[in-house]
Amino acid sequence: MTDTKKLIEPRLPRGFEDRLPGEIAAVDQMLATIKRVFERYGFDPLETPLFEYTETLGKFLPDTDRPNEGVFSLQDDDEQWLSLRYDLTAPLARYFAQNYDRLPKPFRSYRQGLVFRNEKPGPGRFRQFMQFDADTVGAAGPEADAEMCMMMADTMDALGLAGKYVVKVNNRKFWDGALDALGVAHDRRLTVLRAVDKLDRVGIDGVTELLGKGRKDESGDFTIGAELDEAAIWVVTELLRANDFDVQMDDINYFSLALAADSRLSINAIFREGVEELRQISRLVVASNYKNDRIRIDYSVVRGLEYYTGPVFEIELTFEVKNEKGQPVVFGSVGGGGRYDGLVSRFRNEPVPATGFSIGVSRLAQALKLTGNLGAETPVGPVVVLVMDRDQTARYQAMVSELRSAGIRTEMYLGPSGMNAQMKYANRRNAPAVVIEGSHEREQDLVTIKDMIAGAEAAKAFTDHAEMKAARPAQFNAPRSGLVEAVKRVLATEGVK
RNA sequence: GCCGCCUUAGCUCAGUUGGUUAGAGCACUAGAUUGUGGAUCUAGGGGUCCCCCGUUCAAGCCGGGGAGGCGGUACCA
Repeated sequence: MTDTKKLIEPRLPRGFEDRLPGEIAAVDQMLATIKRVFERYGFDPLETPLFEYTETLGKFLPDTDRPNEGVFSLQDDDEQWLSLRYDLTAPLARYFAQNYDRLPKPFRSYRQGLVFRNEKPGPGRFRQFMQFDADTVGAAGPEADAEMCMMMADTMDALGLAGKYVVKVNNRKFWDGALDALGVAHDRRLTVLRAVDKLDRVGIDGVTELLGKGRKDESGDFTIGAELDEAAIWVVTELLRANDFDVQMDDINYFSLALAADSRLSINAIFREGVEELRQISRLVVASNYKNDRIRIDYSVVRGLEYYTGPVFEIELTFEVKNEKGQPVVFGSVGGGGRYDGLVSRFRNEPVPATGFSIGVSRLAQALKLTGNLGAETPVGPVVVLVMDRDQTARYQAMVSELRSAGIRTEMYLGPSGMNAQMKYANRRNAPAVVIEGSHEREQDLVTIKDMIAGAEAAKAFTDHAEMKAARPAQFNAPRSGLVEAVKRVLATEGVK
């Protein structure tokens, strides 16, 4: 064996991450909380596969100006194209259409799972991540939309985020109607909506630039503007300035707002419809005692561009988080949704109204970890039975079996290492206790149990390593027959379940 | 897509004017210690100096090209 083997570098594709025990435990807990809230609202679980036919995922994606990007696709052996799902809504639309005849309508379902996007990852953005969605299909009224908003708010409260988030609500008809009334050409409207969406990032002045000639940011990248005329820019920015967060939502007089901005808006049917829907959602939400510190109207919310047809929602965290370097980070949206009346109509000839929202589980978990709302510490490991004498492994294995039968996570040390290494192993495993039976104990039919948590605590009192070793803190002898009971006692003292 | 920064051991980094077999600290594996976690000492494992081409007697170092990583921006279902 003189030739050197070509080694493969162990690495992950960018935008993908391993999930460690601490993360898994924390996210599982989050998921259970979200499920509880959704089920309380009457939603049922549904699971669809990771792959769908590419045509099923549909024309809402990829973006019209960048086709075939953003999705992981492969060809089946019958040459049909399959894609990994990039959200949980398109698969639901497929499922609903496929099982239309036997589903109750309206159909309420929630889904949780991984979705994939083939695009450049960034901080807090991955190519594989988890979403948690709820949707009501087949209900057209604003009641369904209002319910979504309230459920989002309740979910955030249940996750321990009361007072740290806000659900923002807008309506696509609001801007569609306003731009219609102002005579903005259809090919400019996307640009206008994108500009409006950037309000919290670039401010009202930045939006003004984007509505006009365009804007150059600090990185030197130039964003082409919408080239609106002065009057139209004034109306759009005036509407954005009219975001009034201090009054109860149903107190806002939308029509006087429209008249003040531009009288053309108040006679536009779509604009009026959008405003009326917002007002109805407001009334429903306020009647259920959700105040505007939890749910509020915000005209800068736009969401996806080719997807939503009515109300749109967004959950935003309102506190500042710090990254690993201690710098403040804007976390922004951790979820959102809206009404998408057109999605199911790809599969059926009749219109099917639908509304729903999606929580970015991975993103939300990351935000919670940074604020300490979510435990990031390594979970407690198993009890470790040390192998003091290699020819006695049958005895050690018997102890392990006894402890396991009593429901205690236990393992026997595997390998030829000395006791020192075994203790290091137990330490790294976060073991709450170790069981020691050497010849001394065996002669007297005893075992030694060491409480690793108390032991670590006690060791801090020593400055001298040799002294600490001699003291052997936090350990005691128990009769071999009382092994299980003794270990249970240690676990109970340390609060280990 | 566009802009910027970066790339030498698992991690953080040294590496002289271009000069033999590329180093340190930490981390890792073990021993010293019938049999005790963090200390100390000792030993050991670990490298395509991101890749390719060029200049040169000689390249980790100089020149050109490329790849990858990070950050911003654009897009975001």
